[in-house]
Amino acid sequence: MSKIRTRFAPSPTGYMHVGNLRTAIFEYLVAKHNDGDFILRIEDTDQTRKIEGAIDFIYNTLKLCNINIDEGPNNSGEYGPYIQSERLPIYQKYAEELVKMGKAYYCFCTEDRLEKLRKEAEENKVAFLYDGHCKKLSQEEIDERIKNGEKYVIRQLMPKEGVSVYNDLVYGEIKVENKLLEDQILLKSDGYPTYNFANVIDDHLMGITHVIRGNEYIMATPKYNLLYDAFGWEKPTYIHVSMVLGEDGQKLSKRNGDASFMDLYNDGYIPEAIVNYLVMLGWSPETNEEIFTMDELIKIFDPKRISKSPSVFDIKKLNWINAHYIKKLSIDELLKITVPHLKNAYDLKDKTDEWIKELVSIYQNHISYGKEIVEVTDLFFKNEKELDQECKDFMNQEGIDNTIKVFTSEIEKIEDWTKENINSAIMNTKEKANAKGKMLYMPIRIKVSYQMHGPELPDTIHLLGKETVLNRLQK
RNA sequence: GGUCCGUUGGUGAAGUGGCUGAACACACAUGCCUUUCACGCAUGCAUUCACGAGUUCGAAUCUCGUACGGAUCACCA
Repeated sequence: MSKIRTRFAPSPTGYMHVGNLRTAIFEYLVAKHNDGDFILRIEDTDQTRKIEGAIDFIYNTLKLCNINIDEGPNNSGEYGPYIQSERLPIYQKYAEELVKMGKAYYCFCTEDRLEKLRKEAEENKVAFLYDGHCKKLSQEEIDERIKNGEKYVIRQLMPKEGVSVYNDLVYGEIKVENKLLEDQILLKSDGYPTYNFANVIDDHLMGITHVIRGNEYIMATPKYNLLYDAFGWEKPTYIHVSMVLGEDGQKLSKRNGDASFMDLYNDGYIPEAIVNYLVMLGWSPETNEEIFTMDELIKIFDPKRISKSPSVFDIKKLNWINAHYIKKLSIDELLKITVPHLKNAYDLKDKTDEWIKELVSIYQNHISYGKEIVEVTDLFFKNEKELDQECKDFMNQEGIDNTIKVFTSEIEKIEDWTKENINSAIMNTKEKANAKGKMLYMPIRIKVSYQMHGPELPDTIHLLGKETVLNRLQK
């Protein structure tokens, strides 16, 4: 059996939303599970959409995600080039060959004529299909018109009868009537191939065994199979995957939120966590576990368990998984995803590196993504904050004032500002104010941090500094 | 409009005819801290698998129909 090969074939838009990334992950996993190769191919046949630097962007993104590209534009293998715009002669050659075999034909129809047909179709409420107008042109006429410099495209000749059937690994048997298949354009008038054509040629030439892609291609696949058949090539295994939807149940787009990997990454989400979450979206393992490393995923991934129905991207679940990964971060890694956000939000000039380090580390178990450090630490940077109702109610209880008073004097007594001494101050307050448990800690916590929840009290107080703490206690 | 695909709780989902009087996780709700700490623990949350009919001793699981949602019908990919 030949080696399993899968490919990720994005167009170079300089943007990768999570749906695309998930497809890439699935492709990678299928390849690596079978000890195969993962190929990156750039589909840039639409010259109007090219973006500078997009290839490096894709490499960077995949690298961050721990996805190794075995062959691609920046690390060529024996199947190159890996950029479609550099493969033009190949497509032309195969297109011509198809014409010679009688499976494709030249078409000189103008945009105007096509436009007119399209309008007619719309008026009659029927699907537009090219009418095969140029199908019966004589060789002489074709030569003549080409010689005259007329623009032309090459169209695939579709059978008008019968049914095409193929088997998809996740959707099962898909049947499409041949008469619904359009004589689609293979080669555009600018000499570039269409996606529909380049895709098939490249997948075959690059030895791709498993084609994994969004299910918007389910209906077009019979056309591709016809092409494989025409050339006598072996068809790949098809794995169509459903869409990833936004919270509103609509297709993910730049518009609806943080749909892009880079947005997430820049907000302090960890690539491993993103990958982990994305794999669990529309796929599930046989067990109940849900935290996996890439290596574990490679071991257990089975594309047959990909779900057919679309799934909603749920940032809350991502938060939970990401928090899990954050807890395991080293302090340096943690600083990397949090400090930039702190610097951005607050003035850190008079804070030492040591202080920042301590701040970030006591919040390690309290944040679910890097940027969240900002909102959660605002008590260290703002000296006023409105208490919520729960806090206010709590502070109205009897005996609270006395506890605060006692604690204040205990704090004043501290000469050496250490966590141990702060803790002793709390303990002394416990005895002297005869307050314990919640009645002991909560008043202090609320007074000092304006909220009922947070990291260990001595840690918080230590970081705040004696002066600030006293200020807040006496307010 | 034609065709194709989908439909299990707010979300991700398990489930392929009886062991499901529907797992697990997120979210949510409630309760639990006498060194606090909601990073924890406990409990609750679908009388039921879009709906209707059929097959069967028995259906979320098979069949048909309806509804809803999505995809597709470009010299875009």
